[in-house]
Amino acid sequence: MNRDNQRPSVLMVDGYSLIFRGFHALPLLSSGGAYTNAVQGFFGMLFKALADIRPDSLCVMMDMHAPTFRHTLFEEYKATRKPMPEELRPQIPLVRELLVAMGISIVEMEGYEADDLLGTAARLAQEQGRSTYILTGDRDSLQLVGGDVRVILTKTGITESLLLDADKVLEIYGFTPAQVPDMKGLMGDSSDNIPGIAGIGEKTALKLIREYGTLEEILDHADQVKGKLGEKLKEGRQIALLSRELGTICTTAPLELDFDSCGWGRLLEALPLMQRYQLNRLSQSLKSLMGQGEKKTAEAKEQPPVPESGPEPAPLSTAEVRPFPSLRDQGVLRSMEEVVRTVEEAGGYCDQTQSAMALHLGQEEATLCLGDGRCWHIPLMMDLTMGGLYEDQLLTTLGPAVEKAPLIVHGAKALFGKMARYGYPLPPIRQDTMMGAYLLHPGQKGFSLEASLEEEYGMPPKAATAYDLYALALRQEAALREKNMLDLLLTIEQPLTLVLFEMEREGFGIDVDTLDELGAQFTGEIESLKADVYHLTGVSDFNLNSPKQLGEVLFDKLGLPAGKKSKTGAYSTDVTVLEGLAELHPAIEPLLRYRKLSKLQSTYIEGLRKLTDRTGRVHTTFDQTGAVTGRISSQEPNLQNIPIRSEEGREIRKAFVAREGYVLLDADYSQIELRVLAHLSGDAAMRDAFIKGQDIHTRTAAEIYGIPLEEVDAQMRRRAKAVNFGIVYGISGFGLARNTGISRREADAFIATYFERYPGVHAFMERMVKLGYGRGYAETLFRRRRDLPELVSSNRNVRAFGERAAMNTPVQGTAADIIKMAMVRVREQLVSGGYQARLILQVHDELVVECPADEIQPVSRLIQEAMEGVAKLSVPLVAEVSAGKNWFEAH
DNA sequence: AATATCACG
DNA sequence: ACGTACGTGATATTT
Repeated sequence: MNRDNQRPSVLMVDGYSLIFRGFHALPLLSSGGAYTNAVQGFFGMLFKALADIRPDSLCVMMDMHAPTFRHTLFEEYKATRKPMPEELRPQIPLVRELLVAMGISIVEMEGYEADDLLGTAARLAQEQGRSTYILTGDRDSLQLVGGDVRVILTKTGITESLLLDADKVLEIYGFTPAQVPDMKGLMGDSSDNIPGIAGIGEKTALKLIREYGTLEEILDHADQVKGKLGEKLKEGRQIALLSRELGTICTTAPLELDFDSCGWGRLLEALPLMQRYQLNRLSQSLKSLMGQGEKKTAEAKEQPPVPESGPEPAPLSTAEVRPFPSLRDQGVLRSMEEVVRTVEEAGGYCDQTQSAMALHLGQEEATLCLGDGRCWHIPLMMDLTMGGLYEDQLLTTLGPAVEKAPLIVHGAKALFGKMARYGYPLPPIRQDTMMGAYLLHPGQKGFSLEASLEEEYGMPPKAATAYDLYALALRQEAALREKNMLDLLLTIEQPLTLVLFEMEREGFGIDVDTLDELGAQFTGEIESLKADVYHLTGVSDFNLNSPKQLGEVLFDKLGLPAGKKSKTGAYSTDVTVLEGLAELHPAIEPLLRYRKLSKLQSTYIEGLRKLTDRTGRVHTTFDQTGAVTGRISSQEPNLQNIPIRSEEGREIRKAFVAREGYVLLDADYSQIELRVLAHLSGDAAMRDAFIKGQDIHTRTAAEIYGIPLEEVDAQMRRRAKAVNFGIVYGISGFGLARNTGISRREADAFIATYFERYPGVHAFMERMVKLGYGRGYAETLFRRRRDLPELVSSNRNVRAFGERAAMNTPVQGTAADIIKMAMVRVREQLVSGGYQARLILQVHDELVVECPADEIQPVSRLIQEAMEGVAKLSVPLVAEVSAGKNWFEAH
C-alpha cells in the first residue's frame, strides 16, 4: 500500500505488451473450445500488480489497431514483425470486452501507439503529483522512469516482476533511463525495425554510453574511436540520430485523462462474463483480489446507476463502448402481472433515458436487458406444467412498452413475423444486430446471434441472452460509426427489413392451372426426348439425369471426344461440352432439350407448385444477409431466377399473375451496373454515352471498332456487350473468349482496345485493385464494405480472384445499395400516397409491384421517379416501367 | 454432405 | 507457364 506519502497513485498498463507476454508465457490451453492463455496471462499479471500496488487509479493503454496486423502495409518500420498468431488474434477482443465489463478505462487514440500514450499519461500524472506505475514487458518503457515514475517489468513467467526506479535501472542495466533512446540510436531494435548502426549491438552500445554519456558525445568523438568501430560511427551518424528519434517515446500526445475517474471498483462485474467463457481460475483470483481489505480504493464508492448522468469516464479518442455499470439480474419472473409491470417500467425508463431495450427470444426463455445492465429472464411455456408465459402473451405484454422503447433485436424480420402472426403492430427497431453483423462481416458463414457473438469476441458463447445482445449492439454501433457505416445500417438496411417483410407476406400470385398445363406439355415432350436419346445412343438403361452415367455412355461407349474434365476428374457433360458435340452425334440435340425441359419441370413447375399456398400465392424468403456484395437473395422459392432467357422457360412467367382487378408493374433499371461504373470511374466517354442516351453496347462497339455508331452491326454489338459484362466482372481474355466463342487472341485485343477507349475505366480498375491491397476490403459508393482476405493469399489464383472481386464489388454493390434505397422510397411513397399498390418482388435491378388497375398511371410514375431520383450520379439513372396481367406480359 | 448442372441478374 | 469471368439458389445424383 502506498498510503504513506499521501500522493494518489496510478497504475498504467501497456495492454498489448502484456497480452503478448501472457500468450508466450502460458501454454496454449483451450477452455470451452477457444484459446484463452493470453487472456489469463494478461489478467493474471494485472491482478498481481493491483494486489501489490493497490493504486488509486488504473487505466490500460492500447493501440487502436492490433500491432502488426494490417499496419505492416503502411508502417514500414514495423514491416519485419511477424503476423499475429492465429491463436492469439481472437483473444484480443475478449481482453477488451473483459476490461469494458470491469469498468476499466481503455486509453487509445488514432495515430498514437500505446507507448506514446503511456509516456504522455506518465507526464500528466507527474504534473498532477501522482505516483506512477507502468506495467509492461517492454524495456523501452524504462526511458520513462524517473521522479515518481516506476516501471513494473514482467519477467519470463507471469508470476515474477521487477519494480524499477531510476537507481534500480542504472544498477541492473548500466544505463540511466535517459540513456535508453541513445542506446536504441546505436543498437537499433529489430522488433520495431529501428535500424541503429549496423554491427553495433548491446555490448558495444553500452560500452560507448558508459564512456561518453550521450549519443552526441559519442558521435562527436568518433574520431577518437579506433578501427572499424570509428568508421561505423562516422558513417552511421544520420542513422543513429534517426534511430534515436524513432526510439524515443512521445510524451506530447493530445491526451486528456482524468485519473480520478479511472477507478477499479467494479471489477467483479465481469464475473458473469468470465463464467461464460469458463475462466474459472481467473474468477477465483479476481474474487480474492477484491475480497482483500475493506478499504479498496477511492473509487469503490457507489457509482451512479445511469452512465449518462456523469461525465464520460475517460476521454477516448473514438467512441469506445461504454461499459455496463452493472449487471443486475432481476431474476426470473413467474407471474404475468410481474412481467407486465416490469416491461411497462422498462418502457418508461427507456423513454426517459432515450435508451433502448434488448429483446432476445430464446427457445426456453425470453430475456430483456436495459442499458444500465438490468436484465430479466422470462421463462417461456411450452406446456402448462412448466410455468411462465406463452410467447404470444409475452408479445402482447411487450406491445405498449416497445412503442416507447426502441428495440435492440437480432433478426428484426423474424420478430416482425411473430408480431404479425399474433396480430400486433410491428415495433420500431433501434438496432438489428443481425444486420450490424452483416455489414461488419458480410462474408461470415452464419448470422445467428451466437455466430455474431463468436465473430465479435473470438470465442463461442453458450446460451446467449439479451445482455449479450445489448453488449453486441453497443460494440457494433461503435465499430460502424468508426467506419462511417452507421448511416448504411440505419437508413438503408434496417428500413429495408420492413419492406422485405411486407413483400414476403404479400407474396406473388400463381396461376396453378397455367403451371399444370405447361407441366403436362413438358412431361409429354420429356418422355419422348428420353426415348429418342435411348434409341439414338443405343443404350436404354441409364439415368439421363446422372452426369456420371451419361459421361460413360457418350465418351466410353460412343467414343465421342471428351472435352474438359470436371474438378473431380470425371467427364464434364455440361451444356458447353454437349453443344460442341452436337454435330458429331444425333443424340446430343434431344439430350440438350431433355436437359432444358427437365430443369424447367423439376425446379419451376413442380418446385413452384409445391410452394404455392392455399390462396394461390408463393411467399419467398428474402435473405438480407445472404450475399457478400450487398445484394439480397431469395429462397423457397427463389423468385430471382425464374426463367426468361429461353423461349420455353419464359412461358413459366405466364403463371406469375396479378390478382383480380390488379396488374403487375415491372420496373427495371437500364444498365445500372454500367452507369454505376461510369459514375465511379468518371470515364469521359462512358459518361458521355449515358448522358447522350446512347445504347451503351453500340457505343462500346463503335469505340472498339473505331467506326461510327450507325455502322455497328449486330455481331459487333453482341461482342461489345460481352466485353461490357466482362469488364464489370473483372475481365480476363480467357474468360471473354470462353464466353463469346472468339479466340483468346481476339479477346485480348478487344480488352486492350476497350481500355484505350475508356481509359477512365482502366484507371478505375487499377485503383480498385490497389485500394483493395492497401485496405484489405472493397467499398461501395455508400460505404458498404467487403473484406478481401483473398488478396493476402499465397495462392496466385486466389489472389487473382480477390482482385476481380475488388473490381466487381464496388460496381455490383453500389447498384445493390441504390435499388435498396429505391425500395424503401417506393414503399414509403405508396403508403403515404394512400395507394393500394404494393411491392412484391425485387430481382437485383428490377422491382415488381402489384397494382390496382385504377392506380396504374400514378403508381408507374411514382416508381419510375423514385428509382431514377434515389441517387444522384454523374450520369442519369434510367428506369423503365411496364404493365401486364402476368409477369410474361409485364416484363 | 458434396458435386454437377443450370436457372437468374 | 498457368488458370481465370461477378453474384446467387434449387435440383438430382452420388458419396
